[in-house]
Amino acid sequence: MSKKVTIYDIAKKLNITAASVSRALNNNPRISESTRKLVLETAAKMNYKPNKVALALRNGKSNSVGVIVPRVNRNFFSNLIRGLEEELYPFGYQVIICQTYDEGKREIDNINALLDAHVGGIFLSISSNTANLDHLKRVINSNVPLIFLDRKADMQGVGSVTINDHEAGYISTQHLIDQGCRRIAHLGGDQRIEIYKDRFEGYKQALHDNNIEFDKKYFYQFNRNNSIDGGKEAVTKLLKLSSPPDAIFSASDFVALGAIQELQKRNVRIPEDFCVSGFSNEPFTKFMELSITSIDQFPIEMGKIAAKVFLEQIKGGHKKQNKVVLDPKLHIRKSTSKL
Amino acid sequence: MSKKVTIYDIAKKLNITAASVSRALNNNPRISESTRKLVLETAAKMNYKPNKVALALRNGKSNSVGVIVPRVNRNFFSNLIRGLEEELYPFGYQVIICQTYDEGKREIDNINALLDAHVGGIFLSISSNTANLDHLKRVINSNVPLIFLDRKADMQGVGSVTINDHEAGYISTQHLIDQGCRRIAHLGGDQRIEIYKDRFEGYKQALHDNNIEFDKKYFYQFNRNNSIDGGKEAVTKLLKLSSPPDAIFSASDFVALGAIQELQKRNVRIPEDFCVSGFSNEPFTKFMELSITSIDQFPIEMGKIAAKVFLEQIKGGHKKQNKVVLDPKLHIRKSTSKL
DNA sequence: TTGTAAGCGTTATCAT
DNA sequence: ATGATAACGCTTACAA
Repeated sequence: MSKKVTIYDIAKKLNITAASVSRALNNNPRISESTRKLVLETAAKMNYKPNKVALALRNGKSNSVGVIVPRVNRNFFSNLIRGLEEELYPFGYQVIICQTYDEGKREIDNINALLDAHVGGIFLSISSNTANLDHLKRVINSNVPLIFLDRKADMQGVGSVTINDHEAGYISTQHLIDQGCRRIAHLGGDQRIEIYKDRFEGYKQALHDNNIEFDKKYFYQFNRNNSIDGGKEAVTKLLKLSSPPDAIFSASDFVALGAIQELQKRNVRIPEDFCVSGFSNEPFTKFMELSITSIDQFPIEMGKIAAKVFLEQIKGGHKKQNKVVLDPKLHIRKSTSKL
Repeated sequence: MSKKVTIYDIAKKLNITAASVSRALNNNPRISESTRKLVLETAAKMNYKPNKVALALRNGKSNSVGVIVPRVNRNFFSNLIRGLEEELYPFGYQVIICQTYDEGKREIDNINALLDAHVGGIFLSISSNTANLDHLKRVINSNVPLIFLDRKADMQGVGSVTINDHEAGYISTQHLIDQGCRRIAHLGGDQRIEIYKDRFEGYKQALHDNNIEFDKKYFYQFNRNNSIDGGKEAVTKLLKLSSPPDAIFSASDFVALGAIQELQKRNVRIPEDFCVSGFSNEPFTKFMELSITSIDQFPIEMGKIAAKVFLEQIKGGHKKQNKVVLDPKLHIRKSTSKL
């Protein structure tokens, strides 16, 4: 049942005070080299571990950070987290992972919980599709560094690491055009979320640059909760059009998958008669018999950079670049390889 | 910058002491109904939030629990976590997720970090393939409830929620036999981990019960880090045998996937000439063109039950059943549907 | 019923 | 260079 050993225990054994022990342990210069050595040795010998909770109370900040994502069972997010952890781990940070399941209420709850826990920083991939950002202002007001991951909101002085979603939408669409597709549909997410809006804009820009008129009948908005079914539904609707599309640029791999399944069910040949590209480079896009063209967002890299932005920020003096935008990469696979 | 409001602020405003406020807030009977009401009202009005760090320091326990899994980007584990969260959320528990990436050292680090953070409980899907369980004993000695999730070790008085892996191995193998397969190979995990040993045993038992002799040439051990490649390698080796197998029971979906890819590359027809079954019911097993037969472990259910075991345990008086074993279910899909 | 005060483990600010 | 003490926010004997 080994009682926890505190600095008092060390102090008692050495006939000094806890203050001295604390100083010795914290590289405080106001201590003699000899006692420091002595303290360090006995601390190790007694297997002393600082009580982080006490530390957090004292300092008003803990050595943990929170990361809030819609869900962890997406390759993108789990790798984001992995990048974060790898970078933060050496600094002794504990990463608390929270999931919102894309519910705004959960996001608020999670923010509150993290603030309650006095985390040292919060990484957020925003879910709130409402305009209300009060909970985020609360983070700022609490003086807790906030960093947006991938999905961001428009807020002053908040760091962010994102990819250029406009560019991603653009190159995906351009690729489809290069394959000879002309009637390209877009399956997009909630347009109140910036990334989805940007992907849509990039798509439209590419159409425009190729003198293809955007037809709003070719836009379908899915919701994240039933992605695969969303894709199926989209295809079902799109094929009913008098002039159905010959390609789909989906802002989600899962939606793209659903679309492909529905197309195959209807014996539409992919990619010969219909091309489909996805988004996020989920592992299955590569596994599939019919591998799916998709956008790589370099999630591990993103996580690592976000961690660095955070570390920079708490080091203070951070008038440095704290809005990082990465370039997306299109992995071209069978689902769009017509030529 | 809204200063945090404490019980002292409330006390001052009401001209009472912090102790009274505390009592009012905690349903302590030693307080008059009138003051309680007053305190509750002003607390709400002042937007008082208890400082959980202070609470944790005081009580030596926090309202957070930790869950340690090999990695979150596996359907099984992320759903396990989801089940945990759903059940624990209403009780105000914060779930701290840690990943070991199947490294024993990480597991120890994570345990230490969680103990440092004074979590109220730890859910562990064990990674340590060493016999050394000192870090787990430390958990017990710290009086922190420990509950094994899926992968357990043999420890006294530790709760666990698992599936019957022996049974899972058995029914998977029996199914292959029922399909007419006779030379069934098994791709298994680290045999020092109980679940993998059990699956292997179940497999052997099924063979035995069908009068098929186990041939150890048909056993291949993969390591978790390069699962898909492991499957490919296994097939490459197995097909070189003088009498190659006609089926594979894999203890991992990813390994099964690799195996299938390699088989297809070699133009082996599945399921006609070769059946493959996997384990864990990863989403892609269903998505695939050639859907993969797999074992469902009901991870959400498992997480929920684990949460309940935990809640029961901290409620005390827990001489209740704290080792729960769930029954696995085999989803039969194309990869084994010969008949 | 309410107030007083000690204590959880640590560090910062005084003194000495 | 070291010691004493207050403080972080909260709970709980013990007193009143």
